[in-house]
Amino acid sequence: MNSYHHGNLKKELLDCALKMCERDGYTKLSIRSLAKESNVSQTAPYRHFKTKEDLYAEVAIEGFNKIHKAISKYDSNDSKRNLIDGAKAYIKFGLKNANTYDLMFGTAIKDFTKYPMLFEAANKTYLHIRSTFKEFSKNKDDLYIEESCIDIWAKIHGMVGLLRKLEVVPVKLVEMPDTPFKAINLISK
Amino acid sequence: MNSYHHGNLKKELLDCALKMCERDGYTKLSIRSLAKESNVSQTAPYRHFKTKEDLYAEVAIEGFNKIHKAISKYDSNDSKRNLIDGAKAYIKFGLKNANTYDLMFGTAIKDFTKYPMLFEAANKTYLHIRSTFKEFSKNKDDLYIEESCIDIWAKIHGMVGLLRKLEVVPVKLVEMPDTPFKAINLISK
DNA sequence: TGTATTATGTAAGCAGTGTCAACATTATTA
DNA sequence: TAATAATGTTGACACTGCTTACATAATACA
Repeated sequence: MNSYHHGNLKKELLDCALKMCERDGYTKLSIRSLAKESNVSQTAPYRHFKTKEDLYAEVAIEGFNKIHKAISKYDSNDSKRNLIDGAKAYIKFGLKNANTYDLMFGTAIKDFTKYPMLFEAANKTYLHIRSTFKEFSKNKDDLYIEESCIDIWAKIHGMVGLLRKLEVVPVKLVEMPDTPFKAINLISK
Repeated sequence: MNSYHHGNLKKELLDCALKMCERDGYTKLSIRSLAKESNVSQTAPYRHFKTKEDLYAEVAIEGFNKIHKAISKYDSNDSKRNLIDGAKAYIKFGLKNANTYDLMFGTAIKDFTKYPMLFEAANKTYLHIRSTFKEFSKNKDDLYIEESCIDIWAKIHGMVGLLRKLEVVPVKLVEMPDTPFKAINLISK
C-alpha cells in the first residue's frame, strides 16, 4: 500500500460520488469536485470513468440496485400487500433519494443502451415488479401481465415526478397512509 | 431601429433558445452559445435572463403553453374521446419535444415555486385535464376528481418517461393506435 | 530474479461555461 | 434639453470536461 497508488480508488470515488449526488444534486457533481473531495488529482478519476456520463451511469446503477433492494423486502404470502408495499417503498425511495432518482431517469445519461449494466439494473427492478404482479394477477397471460406492469410502473414513476415537481397534490398523499392514493389502489383492483 | 440596440432581443433569444433546446437538448443550451447564435455579445442575454435557470424557466413556460394548446384541441361533445385523444396528444408531445419536456419536468429548474409564471403555466395544463375529466366522470365529488386526475396525469407523465428511457415497452405502444395501451384505456373505464 | 508491460497516478493546458463589474450607447422622461 | 433608465459590449474570474505528456507502482513472464 503506497501513497502514490491509492489501492481502491474507484470504489472510493463511487461512494463519494453517491454521497455528493445526494447532498448537492448531480448537477453539482463534477469530476473535479469529486477528485478534490477524494483528495486525488483532478484527472485521477479519468482512469476509472472515461467520461462524466460514465460516472453518472455507475451512480445510477447503484440507485437501481438500492431501489430493487427496497422493493424486494416485501415478499410475504400476500401478493397484494407485496404490491402495495413495494409501490410505496418505490415512491418513498424516489422522494428521499431525489437526486439519485433524477440521475436514474433524467436526461443526464443520454443513451441508456450505451450502458448494458445500467439497463440490466433497471430491468431487474422491472422484472421484480412483474413477478410480484404475476403472483397477484388472476390473468396469467404474458401480454396482459407485461402491459399491466408497464402501466403500474408508469403510474408509480409518474407519481414520483409529479409529487416532487408540482404542488397540486394534497399533503396526505405525500404521507402515504395505508391506502395512499388511487394510483396504488388501482393496482390492487 | 439602431444596430446597437436590438429592439426585440428578448423574444428573439427565447425563440432561438427553444429552437436550440429541441435541436441539441437543453444541456447544450448555454447562455454563451445562445448569444453567439443570436449574434449578440456573450453577456447580452443577461439583460433579459438574470440566470441560466431563468432562461430555462421561460423555455419551460413555452413548453407548457404548447402542451396545453395541443391537448385543448380536443373539445368535442364526447368527453371520453376528448380524454383519450388529449392523453395521446400529451404523450405525443412528450416524445416529440423530448428536450423541452425534460426542461419542464426535469431537474434543470430546481425550485418550481420560484417561477410563478411557470407554475401557473403547468397548472393551466392540469386544470384542463381536470375539467375534461370532470365532464366525463359520473362522480362529481371534488376530492374524487382531484385524486383521479392526479392519477391520470401521473400515469401519462410516467408513460412518457418510461417510453423514452426504457425498452421494456412493446413497439405497438409507441405507435399509439386507437386504444394505445391500458394506461389510457383505464382512464376511460 | 530481473525486466518489459500494463495499470494507475500527476501536471499542465485548451476550450468552453456562468456570472460579475465597468463601460458605451440609446431610449425615455421630467 | 438634461438626467435617468434601459440595453448593449468588453474584459475578467473561477469553474468545468477532457486531452496530452509524464511519473510511479504492480504484474507478467523470460
